[in-house]
Amino acid sequence: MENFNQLVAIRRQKLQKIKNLGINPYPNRVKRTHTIGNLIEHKDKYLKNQKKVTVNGRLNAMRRQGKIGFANITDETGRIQLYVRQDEVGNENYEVFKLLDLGDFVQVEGECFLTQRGEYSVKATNVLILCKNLRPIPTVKEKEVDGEKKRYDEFSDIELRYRKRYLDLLLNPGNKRNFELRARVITAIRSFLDNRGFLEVETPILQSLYGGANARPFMTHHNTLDIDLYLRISIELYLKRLIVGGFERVYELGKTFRNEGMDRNHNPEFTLLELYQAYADYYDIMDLTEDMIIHVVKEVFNSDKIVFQEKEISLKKPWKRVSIFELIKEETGFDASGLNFERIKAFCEEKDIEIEPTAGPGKLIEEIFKTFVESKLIQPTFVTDFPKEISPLAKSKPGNSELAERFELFINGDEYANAFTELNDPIDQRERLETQSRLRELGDVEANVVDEDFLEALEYGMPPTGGLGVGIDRLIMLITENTSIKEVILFPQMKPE
RNA sequence: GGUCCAGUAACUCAGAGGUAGAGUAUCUGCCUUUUAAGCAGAGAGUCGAUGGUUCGAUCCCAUCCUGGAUCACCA
Repeated sequence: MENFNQLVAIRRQKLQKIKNLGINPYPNRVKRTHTIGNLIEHKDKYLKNQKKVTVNGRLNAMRRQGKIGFANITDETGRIQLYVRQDEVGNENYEVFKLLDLGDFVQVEGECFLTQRGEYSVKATNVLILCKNLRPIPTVKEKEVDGEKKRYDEFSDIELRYRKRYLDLLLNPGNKRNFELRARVITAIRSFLDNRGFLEVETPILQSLYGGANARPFMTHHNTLDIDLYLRISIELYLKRLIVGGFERVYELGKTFRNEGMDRNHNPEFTLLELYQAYADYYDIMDLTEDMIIHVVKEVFNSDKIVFQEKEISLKKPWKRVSIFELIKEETGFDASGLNFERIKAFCEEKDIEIEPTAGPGKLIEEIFKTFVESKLIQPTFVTDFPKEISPLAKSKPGNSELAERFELFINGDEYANAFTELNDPIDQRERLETQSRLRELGDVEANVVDEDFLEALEYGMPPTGGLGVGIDRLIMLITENTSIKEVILFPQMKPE
């Protein structure tokens, strides 16, 4: 640290020297006639017309040789070399140039030309400091070998990259791509839904009761009302209230919070898309989900497939639709469709699947599915016929009241969406939530709570409705070929240092 | 939470039971077409933390901290 402090102290001294020259190292106003990208794009024009240009950027390389110096500056659009001569900028300005450090922001006026080595550069007539950097930025150097960029001393410590994301973005500009793609995915989702007549809404994140998923919440406290509040674990119950209120197509894209374990698929706050469509069922939602993801990938990559670590995933319709029981049977030979608790339990014991005391047959079926089937589902697959027991907000299936009209979408072995034909029978819904409540009393900390206000809304009548939830971070991981959620969240949760 | 791996200079890394090294960055000097500029010199580290073993620990052992991988748990 001592050394680091010395490096900082040297920069502070330079800052003082700049001030002593009567120069403001943090000026308010900036002149910029061209972006660097523009200079590069119209290279021939600027070489020919020898017009004066003014560019801004951050210094990220410096090669001084006595009375001349070369530097590279970068703005968001590109990088260009500066050529600074003492006899061109004058002695005073050259003194300022000598006080610059890597990481400083500068404004440079000059004209474009080619150096003897053929490098397109700006020959400076004036160099102005826009912001003095006080902390040395880790050095990353690049060399082009056969058109390929070779990097030296890359800023690659994963922990540092997440904790100091600004340095990661600065030093590994390639990592900006994940976040640019993220923005484009979200834009594409919005335009898709907007075009289909969905209304984007915002519902409370602070809730006095949480629900819509099985998860443990974060708690907080409101001082004026002197009540505990929860951060939402899903958006479901409020969007359904809006369907009761007469909106027929609504969606919300927003942060949701679950107080659970963290790993490469889980961050405590994550982005969820939920949508509800009146007069639709889960078959309609399957169609919609297919169309939406196809639209997104088409918008972002102009492609109808995704390549994830050499696995090619085709998005061509129709996607496979298959019952969870069929998949289990295919993988294990075990037929669980009778929902016979004793038989299923025996199978789980045989396969060493842990059985929680509150688990019923449905829960065990889900466990069997996760253990034997999930990772095999590479191509997009709608898994249907989830047991009603583990689907307390979904309508049951005509002809088999123990199953729910619910699907989960699996791609590349991970779950991307969860959807139901929504339960709109208020009496049935009350019974389901009360069952959940009993499970909670038996020790299932993630069981749903009874939300009287939601039940009351249902009693006023919710039309038949199809609903969908999509984990957006995971969708972006899939599209950007990342295996850690931390790579697609700008500031992932970390333990305090 | 279990298991495994990692933590050494600002960055990327080497090292070894005897008190710490390289490249880059930084500083000084030389240098008016360089581009991982060059040449010469210099400074810079509580070797993640705390205990233990030892004449001596950064190295061996234990515990802890942080991160990663994986398993478990989890919508």
